[in-house]
Amino acid sequence: MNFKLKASDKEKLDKALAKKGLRTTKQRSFVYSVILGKRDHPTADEILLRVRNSLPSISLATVYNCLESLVECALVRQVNMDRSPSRFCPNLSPHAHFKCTKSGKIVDLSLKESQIKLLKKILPKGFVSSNFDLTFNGTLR
Amino acid sequence: MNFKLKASDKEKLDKALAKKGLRTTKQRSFVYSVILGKRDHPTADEILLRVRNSLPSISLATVYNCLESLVECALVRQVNMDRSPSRFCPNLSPHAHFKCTKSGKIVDLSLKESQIKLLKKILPKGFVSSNFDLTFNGTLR
DNA sequence: GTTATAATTAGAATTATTCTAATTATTGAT
DNA sequence: ATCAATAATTAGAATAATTCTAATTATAAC
Repeated sequence: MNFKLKASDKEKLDKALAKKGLRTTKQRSFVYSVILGKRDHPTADEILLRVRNSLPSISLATVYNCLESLVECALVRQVNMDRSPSRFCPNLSPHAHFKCTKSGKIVDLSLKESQIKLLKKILPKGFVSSNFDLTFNGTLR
Repeated sequence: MNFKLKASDKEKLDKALAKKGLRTTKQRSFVYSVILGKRDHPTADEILLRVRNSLPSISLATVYNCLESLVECALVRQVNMDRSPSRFCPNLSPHAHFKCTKSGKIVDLSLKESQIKLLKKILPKGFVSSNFDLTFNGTLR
């Protein structure tokens, strides 16, 4: 069925979906492959356009549904900045984001284990955090 | 004109607005006083309700306009979490946010100068950041 | 193969926010 | 104080991202 997914990615997808009792469908596979295929931070609209190259009849609602499933399965990370449309990225390792206020460009800033420890230290006793979002706004020299 | 603003807050408001060439109006004053008056993180809707106690005829559009001015003057901070409605708070000192996924409660976590320095160290050379947002999601024990 | 369940689809509905155009208020110059 | 110029407020329409609804299609389990 002409997936552009590598065998290892397909397996990862199948496993993660199955774990949540969800099915592997061609829509989910293509959405996932599109997100893996380019190291940027596309919005749902952009993902729709890219998937339509392979699957012209897919609808925006389905893209949103697929993204929800993929995020739920922790295969994809949803990135929200200010009130702009959500963006999606395949980078699952802990990282911060940098948004250039001039170009709009978004860059991943990977975090070392030691830096994550320092972030966790910000939490007072009694605060248990499962995840965090760290976004810098600024400019690139 | 029955402002609930303390003299010092009123002065601060006047100065900050004037600096940007904006006028002090009763709507802006009441919106500011409502935000100062309660240490939480109200949405524009909630602010509308609170201001209407004093100023029954104020419109939602005006609340949005006032908030925009106050944020522009750095009198109020706009807090965006995920894709939920923007919230506004008078805490101008650098701080992170903690959102309890059970209660929805939002707590300010003040940051020490040393912690801010550590955050800035996450930025590679060439990345110049004017501000950052740090939000933890989790639960309160 | 049939039935039950899940996923997709188109389009309507929702929600937060912004925009538009008209009205009202404020300022500055006379 | 009066008047013109500008700014702010207002109601309601418009927008944009996302979610919901109801019908259709696909898949899995027996």
